[in-house]
Amino acid sequence: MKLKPPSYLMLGMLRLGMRSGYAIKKAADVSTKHFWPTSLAQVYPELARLEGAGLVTRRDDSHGSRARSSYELTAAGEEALLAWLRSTRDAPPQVRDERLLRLFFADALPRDDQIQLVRRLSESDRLAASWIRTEILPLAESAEPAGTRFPAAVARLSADIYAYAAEWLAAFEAELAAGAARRVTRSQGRDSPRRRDNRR
Amino acid sequence: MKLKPPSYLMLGMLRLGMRSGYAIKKAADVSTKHFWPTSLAQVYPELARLEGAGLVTRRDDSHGSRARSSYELTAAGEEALLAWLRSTRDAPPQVRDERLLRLFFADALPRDDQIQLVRRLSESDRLAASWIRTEILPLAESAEPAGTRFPAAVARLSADIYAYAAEWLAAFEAELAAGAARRVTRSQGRDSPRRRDNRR
DNA sequence: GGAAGCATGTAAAGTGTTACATGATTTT
DNA sequence: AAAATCATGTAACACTTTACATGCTTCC
Repeated sequence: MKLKPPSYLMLGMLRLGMRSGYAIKKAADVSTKHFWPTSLAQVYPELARLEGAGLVTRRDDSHGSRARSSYELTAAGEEALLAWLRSTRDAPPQVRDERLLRLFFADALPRDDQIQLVRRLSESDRLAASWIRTEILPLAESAEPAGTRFPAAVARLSADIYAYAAEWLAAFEAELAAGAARRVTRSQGRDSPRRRDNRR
Repeated sequence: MKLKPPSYLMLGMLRLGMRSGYAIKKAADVSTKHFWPTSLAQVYPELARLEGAGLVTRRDDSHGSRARSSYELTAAGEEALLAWLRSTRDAPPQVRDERLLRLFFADALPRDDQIQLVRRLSESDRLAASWIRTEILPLAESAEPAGTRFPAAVARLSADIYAYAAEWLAAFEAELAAGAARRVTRSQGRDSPRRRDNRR
């Protein structure tokens, strides 16, 4: 059986103390969502697969007529997780960002719209940064088990990257605005030869 | 007909002067790949769809027995592109990064392996940054048509973000190493209460 | 009593990639 | 002459998401 990143997400979450598929999904939504989104329709079949492979064990934990399965890592499961954590080959990160695509083609827009677009991107990144800092970091920092530091580190890294991008874009916006202003004040002057517009 | 981001990728690339499906794919591989990967199996059907919707026109441009279709934006196509560029609602960026997932669960590793993992991530980000700077930025800067600045700006932003992440991770690595060193020098000291085993 | 959350699962639809198939042209 | 690149397209496969279906428990 071939284990893929979603499999390791399950194993890792179980190791962090999540016991039901539902709990895994809930935890993933407030922790790994930004770099590895997951849906419930993936969680349940994957847990079943892992049970079949002997990497997790299932125990019935129903309360009355309310069904619940409680999962636990087996020794083989923990080993598989550790082996993956130590492995050096990983698929290159996949990003699909419609906003960057828009920015890429922004030359088609008039200057004013370009500036607004860049401002929107900057603001959305700033928002993402503060959202991670206020909504996700605190949860990661107070997470069980105590002594777990990497979930918080990843949250901090993500937030800092978003904040950095927001600043970068704000500077770029200022540059665009300055160029537009210069353009207005100088518009009657001579055109400097082969001046590159895209100087940072 | 509903237009999705891949549709706008086609429209935008056509506007930048690409004429064949093959050319679009080639251009995308050295420019938009990092934030919007595309495969040929998407390009051809999508161009056909756009032609059906009247947003592009196809002209036969075969050389001898070698088939080639040449596409061009229609007025409606250009309008659709501009409308999308101005639109303010976009899907949140999707990231799937196995390396971050690994980092997230790194508490399960002994300290030395944690440090190595973080170092690998830092190096891979530094590599990504320099790859974009040397392989992609120059192409974007010299790209037709002259006056096009945003492709280069996006490349710079991406490279700078990777470089920032690389530095962040290098600092984190140093912190982990310092913690490990402190631990060694202090290892005979008192044991703090409730210390978890996975601190290592 | 109603709303929100807990909990599990399946089916269908959508989206995207890899591999296949084909053949011409250009470069080495 | 062989290899690489140009060029187009399809079919099969893989992966995910959305929507559906169901019903309990806890909080307001």
